[in-house]
This record gives sequence, structure tokens and C-alpha cells, in this order.
Amino acid sequence: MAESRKSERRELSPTIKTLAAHTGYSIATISKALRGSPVVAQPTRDAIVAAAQELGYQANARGMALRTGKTYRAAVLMPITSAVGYEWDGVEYTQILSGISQALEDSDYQLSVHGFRSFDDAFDIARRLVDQSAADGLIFSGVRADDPRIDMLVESGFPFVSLGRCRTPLTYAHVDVDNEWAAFTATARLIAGGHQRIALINADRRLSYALDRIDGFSRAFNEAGLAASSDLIADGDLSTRFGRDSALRLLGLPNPPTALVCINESTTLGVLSALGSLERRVGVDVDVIAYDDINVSAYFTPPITTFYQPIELLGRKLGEFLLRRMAGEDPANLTLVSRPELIGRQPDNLGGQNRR
Amino acid sequence: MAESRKSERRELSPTIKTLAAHTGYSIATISKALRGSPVVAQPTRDAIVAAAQELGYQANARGMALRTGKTYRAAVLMPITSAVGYEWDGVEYTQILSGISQALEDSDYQLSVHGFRSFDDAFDIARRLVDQSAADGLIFSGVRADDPRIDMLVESGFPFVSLGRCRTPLTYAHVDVDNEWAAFTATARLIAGGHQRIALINADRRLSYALDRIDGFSRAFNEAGLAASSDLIADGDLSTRFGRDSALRLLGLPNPPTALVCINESTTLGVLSALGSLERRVGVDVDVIAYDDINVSAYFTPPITTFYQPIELLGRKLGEFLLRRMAGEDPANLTLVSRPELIGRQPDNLGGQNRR
DNA sequence: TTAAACAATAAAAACGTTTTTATCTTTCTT
DNA sequence: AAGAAAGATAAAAACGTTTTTATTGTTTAA
Repeated sequence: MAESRKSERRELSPTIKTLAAHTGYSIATISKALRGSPVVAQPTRDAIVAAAQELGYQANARGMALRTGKTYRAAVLMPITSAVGYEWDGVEYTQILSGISQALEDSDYQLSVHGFRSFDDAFDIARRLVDQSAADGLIFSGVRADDPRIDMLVESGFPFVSLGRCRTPLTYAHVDVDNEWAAFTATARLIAGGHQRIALINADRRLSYALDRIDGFSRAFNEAGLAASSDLIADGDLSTRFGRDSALRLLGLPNPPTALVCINESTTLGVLSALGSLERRVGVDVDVIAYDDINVSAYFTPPITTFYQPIELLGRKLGEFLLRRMAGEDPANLTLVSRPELIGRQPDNLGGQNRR
Repeated sequence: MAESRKSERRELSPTIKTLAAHTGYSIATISKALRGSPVVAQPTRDAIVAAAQELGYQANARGMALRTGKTYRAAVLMPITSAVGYEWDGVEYTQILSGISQALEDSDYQLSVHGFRSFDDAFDIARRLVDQSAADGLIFSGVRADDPRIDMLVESGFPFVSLGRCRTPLTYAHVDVDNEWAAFTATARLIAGGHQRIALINADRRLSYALDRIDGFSRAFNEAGLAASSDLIADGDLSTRFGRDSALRLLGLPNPPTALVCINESTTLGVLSALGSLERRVGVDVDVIAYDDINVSAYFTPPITTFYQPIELLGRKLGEFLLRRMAGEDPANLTLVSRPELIGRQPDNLGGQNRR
């Protein structure tokens, strides 16, 4: 546990003046010594550092902030799940925040979270942060194909890292999953398993990664010389209900899918629920491939094939990139597009009966 | 969208001095006028407010912070999920943060998140926040039966609200779920359904609410004149794996449970996975009652009976209470113990075959 | 009618830093 | 041996507020 738990009625924490009185040096010298300025002599620095240690001196963050104009805060925009009938949506934010928090752990930066209710809201919050310099850097996700936040931030030179890429040719720090590749690979796997009618349970098409997935989905059909089953693309929010409703609707079509690719585990659970209601079995009547996010698909009954996305790792990268960006590093060096790992838990060929 | 998207190269944001020059009043008067001090004359106040509006003046948070000693931050302690093979451990921090964020929305407070890796770590962070007054208030969960954080915070008079109650008789602001009642009700329902061997998939016994659940569990047996199946209490983390492993182990015992009460949806999914592996069916071979947290049990196959916990609402209450506590309200008035709502999706009597 | 009370505002001080500028020694140059 | 350069530290200014104290002018009280 902590060094000494009892709150030893410590009279006001020491300031730089306390340290000055204690050491005999001026506050200017002390500040320079502790900030590592080369102008102060080595013995002096040692004495000051020792005294600071002894008194338990910690520079007052408010004083530093006022003088330097920095806030020592990294802001994150987080969607608020204000829906009344709330359902599992954005569970992975816990992991993202956790990853960012780890990255910031050894820095002077604190993590501040800003909830937003709509895309416009998110934009306004971002702008306010920049205008008032209420933070030194920003992280956000839910990137749109043409995202005004990115335009605004790039123009203002404010340090930021996005989770996801927009489709505008700009240079900015970002972390992303290779969604095009993943959707391609999932679809191609199903096509190889004999499927021709494949559904894609997708996110809102305004989101950049939703388009990426459609691209990959279509490319898999093209490369196989088939027509993509574009009529089987459902887009909506990422709720379990959406997954269930979409599956029920698609499987009721005259020419229904024999396989489904799901955007995340929440919708997957909904799809599995729909299949249960319709008494169709995974791996027998229909195949399902999903994207892992909270890494739980192994426990579905039956376990299903997924792309594992190391979300917490992506969170750590977001934090690391932001620190480096705030330190002045060129955003062109701060990009990562990670390929998720395919974890095959089913043959995804309807037990072979569907094989061409 | 925002008023004007283009970043109109706004030359440095206006300070109180700008406003002074613009209105002809002194900065002292301006500060008082904007803070609502009664000493400034009404026409003066109006003129100043109008000017502030016109120039888009926003008080600089750093200046205020330094002068007042306040930080305008509400801190939240969040567990870091640093495990390599991360699994959903069920603590729905996204919703908690979302709720808190909503509560703080119309206040001057910002939400800052502090990740911790261990209980001791959490304590140290809390203490540092207090010592350095790096925040004006604190929210945390994972309360232990005897929680040193609560002792320390109460003693120091630092405003805080905990999600969960400790077992020490102290007065402090808190929000909690009535876990004793919920465990009692779930267990009694199963006993009424004819079950006598009931398992409790529980959290770590150092946690206060884990003890509460054991109390309720035991009371249900006592009131039915039965001996509690205390040998069927499993405690561990809240991961899906823990749920699965526990169920596999318990069902392999010589005198196995016929029903299980699960601490959250993550462990429930693990339990259902185990039942699938063992080819036992919910509602036929074994009954399961769970606690909802991300509100997804309706989509399990089959849907199972749960206690619905309005986590996001609890989050809002946490934020609301903290604001009131920071405003000086007596913590004795800031307590809420919410009874979760039972949502019966199964008869929980093994289809009647087990009824006494 | 003059001192005292009051109302309204201005001036100054303070919060704790960092950074710029000034001062004082010492050490080179020539 | 005198002036210049360099090294080390101190002093002062500044960041943008809020709060305390001071200064006006105006009204009240006796």
C-alpha cells in the first residue's frame, strides 16, 4: 500500500518558494534546475533536486498551466449512450480508454473524457477544445468519409489522433483497422466455402469504415467473378437489436443469404438470437463470420469464426501517437493500420454440403 | 453544425483585459459582474455581459484555476484491463462514464479518467488527487468491505461518491444496487421453483457487494428452512472464462447444482457456453438467473431471467451527487440504493418438473 | 452644514509557475 | 593588467484570474 496511509495533516504542500527558502536559491534557479535547464551548475542542481525530494515538492499544475498555456490534458470524445432502451453499444470504449490511459501513464498528461450526443455535438466540442485550448491534444473515433473534425483540426494544427481514417487526402495521425482487407477476407472465405448469397451486417454508411467494408465485400465477389449480393447489405447502429432485426428481415427474403458477415459482437449476438428464433443452426443452415471486439465469440454456442481486433492495443497506440504528436512529431510518421487476425472456429462451408 | 466552421484566424482569444479595454471598466469590476457579485450596479453588469457576449469572452480556465485553487475537474477511477488475453470482464464502464458525463454536462466540471492497475494503485491515485488537489471531486467503484479509500477521503473531507458501500459505519455519498435483496430474490425464486442445490457465481469476496450477495443468497435458504448450498459459491474475476470454468467445475461435482445465479452478463455467457459444451439445456436441465448489465440477456438463446440494473442511470446519479457534494451538500443526503428490476424470461422451475 | 455612511468602481495584491533580463564573479584574451 | 567573454545566479515580469483594499462621489444623519 501507499507509503503512509494516515493523512499526516501535512500543512499546505510546498511551493517553489518553500524550496527557495529551504535551499537559499532563487525560485528562478530552482525552476530551471528541476526543468533540466543546462545553465544551472551541477552541484546546485543536485542540491535542489535533493531538497525537492526531501520536501516532497511537486510542481503545482495550475501554476504551470497558467504560465505555459498548456493544460497537460489529453481529451477523448466518447459517444453518450443516452438511449432509453439502452443496449450494448460501444462497449469497447472501456478498452479504448484503458489503452489510452496506459499510454499516458508515465507522462504528465491526464485523460479527460468528453461525452457527445451527436456528430455535430462532437464537432462543436472539438472546436471548443481547440479555441479555448482546454486540452493539449485530442483523440476520437467514428470517423466519417468526409469528416469536418479532421479538416478543422488539421487546419488549426491542433495535435490529434483519430481511430479511423477519412477519405480526404490529408496528412494526420491515425490508427485504424484494415477493414477493407478484413471484409474481403471474410467474404472470400465464405465464397470459397460455396456461398454466393452473403449478407453484410454493416454500420452506418456515413462512417468511413462502413464504406471500407463494403469495398472489401464487393472486391471478394469481383475477384471470384461473381456479382456481389449488394442487396444483402444492412446498415444501422451497432446494437444487438439491429443485428437481430436485420437477420430476421434478410432471412425472410425470397432469395435469402446462406451466410452473414457481422460488424461486431453485439450485432452478432443479435444475429445468433434471430437464428435461434428461426431454428436455424450455425454451421448447418447458415454460416456466420464476425468481428471480435470484446473477444467473447469463443463463448458463443457454437463458437464462430471471427477477426480478432486488439482494441486495447489500438488504444495504447492512440495514446502513444498522441504523446508523440504533442511533442511535435510529424503526423506522417504516426499512422498504423492493423490487420485483424482471423480465428477460424468453424469451417464456414456449411459443413461441406455447400462446397462447389 | 457549429456557427461558423471556418477557423477565422481569431487573433488570440479575449481576456478580461480585452474586455476592460473594450468597456472602460476595470478588470475587477468585470470579474465581479460576470461572477454575479451583488456589489456591481445593474446597468454596469448588463453592459459588461453584453460586451462579453459580443467578444465571445470565455474566462480562461487556467487563470481561474490558479487563483481559486479549484480544478473544475471530477475524477473517476477506472480499472485498466491490462491482461494480455483480455476478456470482457463485465464492468460496464462505458455506461457509467456516459452517465457521469451527462450529469456534468451543464456544469463547469470536466471529467477526468484515471486508470489503475490494482487496488493499492487506486488508493495511491486517490491520495495523490487529494494531496495535490488535482481534482475537485472523485468517483470510484469496486468498493471493499473495509475500503481504505473511503476512510482516507472521509477523513480529509474531500468530496467523493462511491458506487457501492463499504461495511464501515461512515457517512459518505454513495450509489449502490441492493445486492442483498437481489440475491435473496433470485435465490428465493429458484427455491420456490423446487431447487435446493443452487450455485452462486460471485465476485471476489473482498468486494463489499460480493458479501451482500452471499448474505441474500443465504437468507433465502434460511427463510425457506433449508441449508444454504454454500459449497456452490464460486468467486473470482468477472470474466467470461471464469463463468465457464466455474460452471464446468460445479456441474462436475458429485452433488451438482440444478440452478445457477450469475453475477453479471459476462459470466452468464460463460456459463451458457459451459452448458452448451455439456449439452445441458437452460430451462430443462438447469435454470439460470443473471444480473443484466449491458442489457443483452434477452438475446441469449434461450433468453434468461435477469435483474435489470440501470447502470447508466446509476452513473447519472453518481455525477449528480458529486456535483451536489462539491457544492457543499451534506453527504448524508446523497445516498441511493436502487433495487434492480426482475425480468422473468423463464419460469425457472425446470419447466415444472422440479416443482415440489 | 459637515461628518459619517454608503454605493460604485478602481487599484493592487495574490495564486505558483516559467522565462526574460539583469547582476555579479570568475576566467579568458591580448 | 585591463577589458571582454563566459558562467552562475538573482531579480523582475508575465500568464489571467479573483479578492482584498483603496478611492472616489453621493447620500444620509445630526
